[in-house]
Amino acid sequence: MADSIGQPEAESRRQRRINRRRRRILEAAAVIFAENGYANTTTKAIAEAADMAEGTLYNYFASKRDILLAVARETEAPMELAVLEVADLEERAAMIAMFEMAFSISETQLPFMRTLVSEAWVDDGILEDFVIGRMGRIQDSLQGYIASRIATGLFRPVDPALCARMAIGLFGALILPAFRGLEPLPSAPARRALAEAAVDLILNGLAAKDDAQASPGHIA
Amino acid sequence: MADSIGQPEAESRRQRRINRRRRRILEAAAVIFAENGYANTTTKAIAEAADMAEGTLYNYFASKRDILLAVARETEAPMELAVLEVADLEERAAMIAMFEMAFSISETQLPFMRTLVSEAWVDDGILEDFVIGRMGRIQDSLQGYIASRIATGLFRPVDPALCARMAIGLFGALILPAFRGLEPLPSAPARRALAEAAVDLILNGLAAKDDAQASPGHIA
Amino acid sequence: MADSIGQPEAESRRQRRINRRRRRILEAAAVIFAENGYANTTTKAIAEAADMAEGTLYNYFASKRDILLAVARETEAPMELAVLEVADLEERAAMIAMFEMAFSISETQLPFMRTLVSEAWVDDGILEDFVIGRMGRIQDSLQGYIASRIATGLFRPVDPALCARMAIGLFGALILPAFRGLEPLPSAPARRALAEAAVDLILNGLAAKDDAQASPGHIA
Amino acid sequence: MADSIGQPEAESRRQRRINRRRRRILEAAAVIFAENGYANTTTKAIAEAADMAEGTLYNYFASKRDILLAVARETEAPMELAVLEVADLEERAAMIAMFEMAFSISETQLPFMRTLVSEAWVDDGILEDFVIGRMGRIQDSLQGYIASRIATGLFRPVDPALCARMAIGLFGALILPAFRGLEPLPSAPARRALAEAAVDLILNGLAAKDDAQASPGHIA
DNA sequence: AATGAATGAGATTTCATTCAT
DNA sequence: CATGAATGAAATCTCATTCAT
Repeated sequence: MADSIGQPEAESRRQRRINRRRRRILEAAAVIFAENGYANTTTKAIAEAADMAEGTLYNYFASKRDILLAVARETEAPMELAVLEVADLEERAAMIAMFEMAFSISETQLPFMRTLVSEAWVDDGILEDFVIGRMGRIQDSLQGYIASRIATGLFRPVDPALCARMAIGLFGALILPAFRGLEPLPSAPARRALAEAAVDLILNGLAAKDDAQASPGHIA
Repeated sequence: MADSIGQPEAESRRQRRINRRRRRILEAAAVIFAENGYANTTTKAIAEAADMAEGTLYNYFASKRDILLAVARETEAPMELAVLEVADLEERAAMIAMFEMAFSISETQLPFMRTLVSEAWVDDGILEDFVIGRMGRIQDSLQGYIASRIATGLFRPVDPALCARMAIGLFGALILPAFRGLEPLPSAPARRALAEAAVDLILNGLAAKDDAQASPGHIA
Repeated sequence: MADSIGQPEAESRRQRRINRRRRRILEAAAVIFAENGYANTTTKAIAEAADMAEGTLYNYFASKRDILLAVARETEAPMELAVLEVADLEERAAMIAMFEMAFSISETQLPFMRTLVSEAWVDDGILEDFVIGRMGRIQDSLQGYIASRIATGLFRPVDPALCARMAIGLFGALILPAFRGLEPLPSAPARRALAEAAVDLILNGLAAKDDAQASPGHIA
Repeated sequence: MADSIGQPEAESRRQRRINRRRRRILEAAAVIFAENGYANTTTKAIAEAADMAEGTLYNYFASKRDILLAVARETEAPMELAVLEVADLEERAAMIAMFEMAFSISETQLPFMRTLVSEAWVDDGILEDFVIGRMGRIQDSLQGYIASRIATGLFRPVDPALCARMAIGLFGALILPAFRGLEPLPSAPARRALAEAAVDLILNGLAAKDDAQASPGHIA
């Protein structure tokens, strides 16, 4: 009672303590959620991993689901960053840089992302609140980028929306196994090489130039 | 048992009844598993969906997990078909046909596939027993296909393994939203168009021919 | 309908069939009850051991408990025999013969007896209906025998009731391990030897004659 | 855990609380197990008898069977005591004292012992882990005692193993009815009288000295 | 009569959440 | 605030009994 009043820096020290504790819980929870899935994770396991008592969790979060939502929210900032980046794509080099960044984000956020993917697959609330919007914006960015290149004749007249989606899938195939924990995340140089290979395939395709096969129209 | 032979059609009628009932359970379960995930599905819900008492489930399956495994096994035959198809890819047309078939399979097997994807993300046993082997074979097929084209000069000298994986991701991006239940599965004509767009992008890339950007080496 | 009327020997043939079937069930049930206990035995297991369908049991017995009661009743006749025998004890030889007979009964009735002991320990109804009365009569017999010998000076002036009980316990120790399935039942000659050793101990005690220790009074 | 030391008495207070609660469960369970048998006892009944919620049981024991094992283990210490006592038998008086002690132990441990007997009859694991070893040691003790007396001519040349077993049975007949709940346990003076009667019978037998009947050889 | 699948009541066990200390 | 035992609702699974064939 007495000591929590009127000392602003004490207040903020307290706040910092609270924040530190919340993070400890979130990071512990993300790892276990990622590994076993939300439904198979007990609050006991989270508390143990965060090295505190079960009851203490409830001083920081209202419920187990609330922890999941907070874990999901943690992926917001970095993914927004990625979206912004994508918005500025100007050159091949920038495109590569963007892919590289996506890898970097994944690295620091691995358990959070993995949890998000896992739960979004099963939980409509999570999907809508944390995935659809962002993916939509990323896709829009890419789509705008492709459309503008088509307009200037740099790209062939493909369906920009469809190709944006496929580009995302193509890239996704490179990190998903690492997300799932089947492979380690690639090292920094490997990441760059992967980014370049992906961009190369998207831009140039498999076919040898002089052998380009007839490509008819395409649709939305 | 042994001495009741002599009414072969009676025996098989009984067997048919049993099989019908097993299927009813599997189909009911696949739908709910797909929607809510295995862990969030209760045996009560399965029994209700299959319109029988909870205990009856256990006359056909040893445990809830056994139902999941049976659901996963249901995807075996159609996926093996797809693998065989892939092995025979000879032409651009065949590649398109393969993509189309993948769509068709998905259609009839939707809840089964969706369940499989969902659980493989969280359950190592499921992943290993029902996904890794098959995906590996599909990737190997594609990889061999790409490698042989490179050898004959039809394809550029890319990394075949990497490109096979990316091609799968590119295709995956087209059905995953339908798997997740976000979109309806595309109609037959739309499927063909999607398949063609995908093959076009993989073969020719985005870049206009005369503007092909420099492509450096690639990695494993 | 038509064939079950008016043919007495057909009627009894039917009755014999029924009895044969009841016995098959009882014998199967006694074995499993003896091994696992009544509560751990499922009707499915009984049906399998009796080589018939589960539902068929209920054409012969009203319930699982009814089967147990019938198993218990099966031990009635042989135990009554034993009681009668005991009533006639006249000589040392007769006492030995009685012990031998108890062994013989146990042999043919092993699973029935074992079930009875097992359930009487836990089920008051069984204890009262099938054990107390008989044991009481056996003890009374023995007690009367002892009392009469005391009267004629052949036995020392011990407490007849107490000694009867102890004599039963002494004998019980010899068969209980076989009942429990720890040892095989002794062969015919071994049985006779056991019976003689038991009677010898009861009659003469352990002490060497000239060293008989002081024996004070005894109580009811 | 490790760093919370410093309040030793607080730690042990907590520990004492836990132990008290475990005991409350064990005592409640032993009574019901003894009365109805393990298989007929529900966790609900145990929880009610221990006056706590069903789930609380599982904070102290891993499973219902674990409770049974703990109940069985409770009989270990007092029975070991009895075994030690037996090892020291020197005189007739000591033998009587031993019998008396066996009664005393039975009194404090009644439901535990009764449970043990009940389950050992049906459950091989319990029989082996908690009964066979101890009974074996008790029998060995007695047997050694008898053999040594035979060697010094105090006892007649009987079969020591067989007589040890019979002596146990003779004694068992005196407490079994109380174990089963048919009789109250005898009062202290009655116990002594019973012990003396038992020892008297074992040592001297029924027969009047001058009438000792012919006793032939005996076997293993 | 014989069959064996269907039933549903009930048993054991788990776990998110609460609350006294 | 931290703790962790208590709670009880709910989940999975078993099994005696019934009943349509």
